[in-house]
Amino acid sequence: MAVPESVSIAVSTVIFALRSDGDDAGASLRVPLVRRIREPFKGKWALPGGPIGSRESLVEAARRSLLETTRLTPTYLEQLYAFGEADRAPGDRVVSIVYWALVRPDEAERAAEGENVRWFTEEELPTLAFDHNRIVAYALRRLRTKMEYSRIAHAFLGSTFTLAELRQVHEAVLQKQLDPANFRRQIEGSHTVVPTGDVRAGGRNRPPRLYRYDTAALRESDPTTSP
Amino acid sequence: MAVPESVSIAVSTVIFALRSDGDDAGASLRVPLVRRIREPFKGKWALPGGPIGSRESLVEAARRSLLETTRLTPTYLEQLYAFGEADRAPGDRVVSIVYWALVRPDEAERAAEGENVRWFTEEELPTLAFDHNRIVAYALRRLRTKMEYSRIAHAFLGSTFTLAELRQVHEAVLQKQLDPANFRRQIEGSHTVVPTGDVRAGGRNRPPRLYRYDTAALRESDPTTSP
DNA sequence: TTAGTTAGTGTCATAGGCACCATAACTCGA
DNA sequence: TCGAGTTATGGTGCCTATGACACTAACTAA
Repeated sequence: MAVPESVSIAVSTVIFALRSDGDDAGASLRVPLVRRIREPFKGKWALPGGPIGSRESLVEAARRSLLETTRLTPTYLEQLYAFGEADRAPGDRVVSIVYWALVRPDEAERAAEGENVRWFTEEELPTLAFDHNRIVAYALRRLRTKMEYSRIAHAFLGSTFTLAELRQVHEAVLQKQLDPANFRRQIEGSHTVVPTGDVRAGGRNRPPRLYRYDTAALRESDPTTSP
Repeated sequence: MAVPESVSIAVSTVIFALRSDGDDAGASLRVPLVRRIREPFKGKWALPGGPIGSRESLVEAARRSLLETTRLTPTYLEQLYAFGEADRAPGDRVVSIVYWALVRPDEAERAAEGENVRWFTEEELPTLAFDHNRIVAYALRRLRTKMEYSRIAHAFLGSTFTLAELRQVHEAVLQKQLDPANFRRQIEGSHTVVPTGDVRAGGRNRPPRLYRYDTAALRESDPTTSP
């Protein structure tokens, strides 16, 4: 068998955040991309990432490269898939371990729009470098699937939130309206959330109760978090 | 930033097959392991696998290394997870892309038990090389989870099968009894299976109908098989 | 004080899952 | 040839989750 030529390993991350649109109540799902500053695909938009260091684990590499390229420190980070087609990068052979992440809106501010960072909605996405369009599409599928059976929506929010805010997260991600009453029952029935006792005052309507996630109910599918 | 030392990439696979126990109706889930012939962990049991070639994709590497080490060609093969802790292999740095696979019992015969290959049940598993115990445990979780919401059980069977056989696969994997009547309704309702019109004669009871999987209903979560 | 708006509760109809009972179709031994 | 035994397959009813929707509560603003 031929001696394997050097195969390099990189880590990339598909980051999701909700940013309120200019208009009224809607918030939309956005993905930050960075502009490539070298060949191949110089000038194209691409997922943030980079090579892994020799002393760090894959997750650590993902966190570090995110911090370096976008200043973001996600509240949720999970492995998505390893992409390793032989011809996915022109020139050398790269295997990409791709993660996906959720960040809160206030956190997202740290990755300011600029010449080299931009937040795209699903519809706005241009043609990206490498096979990154396919990767983003897959991450979106995973996000939507997981949102339906798992309770990860809180990762888009602060430590306390109203059920209406939580519902709006679901609506923005799943792109459909949800019945407030039924949504409330579902969430309360899942016992993943507990009322803080406080309400959010200052609005112009009946003040909604605030909730906090029950940290004991957090479960990860990441094998590193369970035997 | 430090120049990354060489990080090598390997592919491993957790293979599952059902082998009928010596006694009556029971079949049990088994995983084939190979004995390591070099350091580190020389003499220990480990998952089959090997390094990736420079011209092959990750799946291709998984298939090739399986063929070389166990002679098996699985009917189902899907990526499980990429493991890349810095200290998971003593000495050099290895990132393992792990796959999981299902094989039919007749196929499984090709990986004959011997000095260097052995089929273990979940309970029999010894302490394996590297972090392979953790990997097998995770693959088992994934198999069981996926068996409940997806229709992959047929990958353990031949091209035609009775619903009782299919149910026994589920029972062996999930380790619980299932009601035959309800199981039948579930499967028939899923429209993933069609009767061939034949029955399996020769038994000592009422002859069961034979079914075949509706190939059009096959769906993969592997992103390479869908946009 | 009232209109307007959002928060939160109650009710009902429907669908799907599951436990369990009933019937069908076969083999085999007496 | 006639049950007895066994598996295949079908039927029934309960329970729970879900979704549609009406209703009450609590606030602001004018």
